[in-house]
Amino acid sequence: MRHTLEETRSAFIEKIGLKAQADGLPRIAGRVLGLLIWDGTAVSFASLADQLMVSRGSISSATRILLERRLIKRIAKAGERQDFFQLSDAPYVSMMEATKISLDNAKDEIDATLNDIPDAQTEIKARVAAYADFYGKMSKAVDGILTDMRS
Amino acid sequence: MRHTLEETRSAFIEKIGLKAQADGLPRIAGRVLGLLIWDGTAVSFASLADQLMVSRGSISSATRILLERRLIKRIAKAGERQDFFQLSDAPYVSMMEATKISLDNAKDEIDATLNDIPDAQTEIKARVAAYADFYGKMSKAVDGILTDMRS
DNA sequence: CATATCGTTCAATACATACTGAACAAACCA
DNA sequence: TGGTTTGTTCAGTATGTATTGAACGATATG
Repeated sequence: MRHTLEETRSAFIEKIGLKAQADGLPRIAGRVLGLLIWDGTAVSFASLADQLMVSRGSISSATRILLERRLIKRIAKAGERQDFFQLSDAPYVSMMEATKISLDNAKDEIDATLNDIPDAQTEIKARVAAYADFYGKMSKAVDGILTDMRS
Repeated sequence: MRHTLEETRSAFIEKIGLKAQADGLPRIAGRVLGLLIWDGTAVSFASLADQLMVSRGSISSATRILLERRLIKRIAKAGERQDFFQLSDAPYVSMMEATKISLDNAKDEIDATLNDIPDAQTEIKARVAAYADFYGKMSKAVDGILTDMRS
């Protein structure tokens, strides 16, 4: 084997961090997600800050974002004062749902513009409508996947 | 009508600017794209800088990015020294292609990690594979739309 | 009760990068 | 040929936001 498992784990965590950044999320949020995908188990708040070598404030912020998106869940352990976090049960469904909401919002905004264009402006309207349709098609496709995953 | 056509146009251009920003593109690139979607005609380099009230350097950079993504085309006009730019013929196909390429890249990176995980690590491997599958499904869906659009 | 530990908040900082504008080369013009 | 106009480049600046770390309230512990 070229790399140790530990090296592969670190590389994976960093990859997800970069991907999160590309998606407009804080990099640390992506690294937390990557760590929890890899480990699968419940990891303590302090352990996250320790392993990722970032401040507790960053962990607080990152976990809040991931919780909002339903990508992770907060867990209480008996006899433990710390919070624990674990990958949620259906993280990829949640990702798709977030993607769909984002696409729908984009379409809604363009549709709003469309409503402001007088019918006489047929060509402008056609071009803007084609743009809205782009998001509509994407949203529909994502919705199809979601339906499949749930069945 | 609540807004003049000109106001609707400006609002649309700004919307696309913000959307570009959310997609990791420079805001000005989005505004150029929005303007060209709206107008449909060939617009000169100087006119873009003038209308959007930005530097020529920014127009140079924005148009380069949009040209690379095949969202717009550069046009030469007889007797005109300036460059002109116009919305490309199939801009939304190009958008989908860019989306697909991005999804495929993400999947490839995760697959690379997957190959580094020993088979004995069944659970880790399953979680990472599920993540790769997320991108695989999305890519396949986008590809389906592309096939439809081309037929 | 006093002390310790926990997660959150927020002002200050670090950081990445979009944008500007001057310098430049190339192409055109007089 | 000298002077304009054109688009590009790139060093410097501006801008947005991620991250830190100290202060804080809440809660457990002894």
